[in-house]
Amino acid sequence: MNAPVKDVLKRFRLSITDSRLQILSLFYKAPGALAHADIEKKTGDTIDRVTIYRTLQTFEEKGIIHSIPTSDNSVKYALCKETCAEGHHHDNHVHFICDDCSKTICLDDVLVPDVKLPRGFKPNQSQMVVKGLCKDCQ
Amino acid sequence: MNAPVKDVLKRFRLSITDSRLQILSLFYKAPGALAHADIEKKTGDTIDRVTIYRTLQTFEEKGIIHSIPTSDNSVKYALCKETCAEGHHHDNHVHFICDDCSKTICLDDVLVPDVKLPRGFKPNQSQMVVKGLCKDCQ
DNA sequence: TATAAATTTGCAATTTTGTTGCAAAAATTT
DNA sequence: AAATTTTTGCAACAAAATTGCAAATTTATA
Repeated sequence: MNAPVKDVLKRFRLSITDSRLQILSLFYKAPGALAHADIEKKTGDTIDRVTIYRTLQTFEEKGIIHSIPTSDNSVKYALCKETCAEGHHHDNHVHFICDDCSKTICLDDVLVPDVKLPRGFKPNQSQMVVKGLCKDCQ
Repeated sequence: MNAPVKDVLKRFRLSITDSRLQILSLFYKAPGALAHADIEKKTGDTIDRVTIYRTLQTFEEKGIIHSIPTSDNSVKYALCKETCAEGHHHDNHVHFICDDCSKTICLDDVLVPDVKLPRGFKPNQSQMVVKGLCKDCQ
């Protein structure tokens, strides 16, 4: 049942452990992005807090998940697309946060548009967060 | 010298206190956005940590300052424009974070562009953060 | 301007969030 | 199956943020 999840870990050359399988399947099951606290809640006391921190960090470094800037400045993570690779992420899509259910959703097909900056500013990477009502909360 | 600052507090119907005058003038003097830690440093031990938290919260609620989503998820604040009012903010400009000096700057003249969202998503407010090199760090 | 009422502040205690070192346990390699 | 490497959990710690409450300050009122 979590064979695909296992394969993902293999593909990224990570040891297969219970914690990693659990956490990674959470991301595959989740409708939106997950915060450390969400994972802590959902895994109960089967995984240590510290392990969760370290797993998230490992996943992010490997390019399995990416972190999302939220307006309330809590750290959230979501699965990357295939285009992400170890080291540098290509999560150049818009993130949506629902004002009602407060889910954070990756709009993979909506790219962050370019903007014209004032003289002297050299852009490198852009992030965009749109808040509003998601399709379940209209 | 901090008469204008005093006026701002009055305009927003806030009691005039030392802490608020100090913190608000910091924002007027600052080249970019300020984090709680910045304010703590600059005010030395004249203002209690707790008071800083509460002042920032009050200012944000009143629409004097707005919080900025940063990619490293530290909370930063910057002055609002006149269009901001109690309750809802109109900080619809792009924020720039310098990769080198890590200043956070409000690009007041660069508006966050609209994006076309998938069916069912209703946008309400958008935020955009661009990282790169600022004009002082080229 | 003096006093009463309301608000704000600072302190102490507590909670939440995140980090580090290290030995035990588990996974991978041989 | 044993040796090696990696990961985990625990404990201790550090940093960031919140809360209650009495004292101090500010504002309103007389």
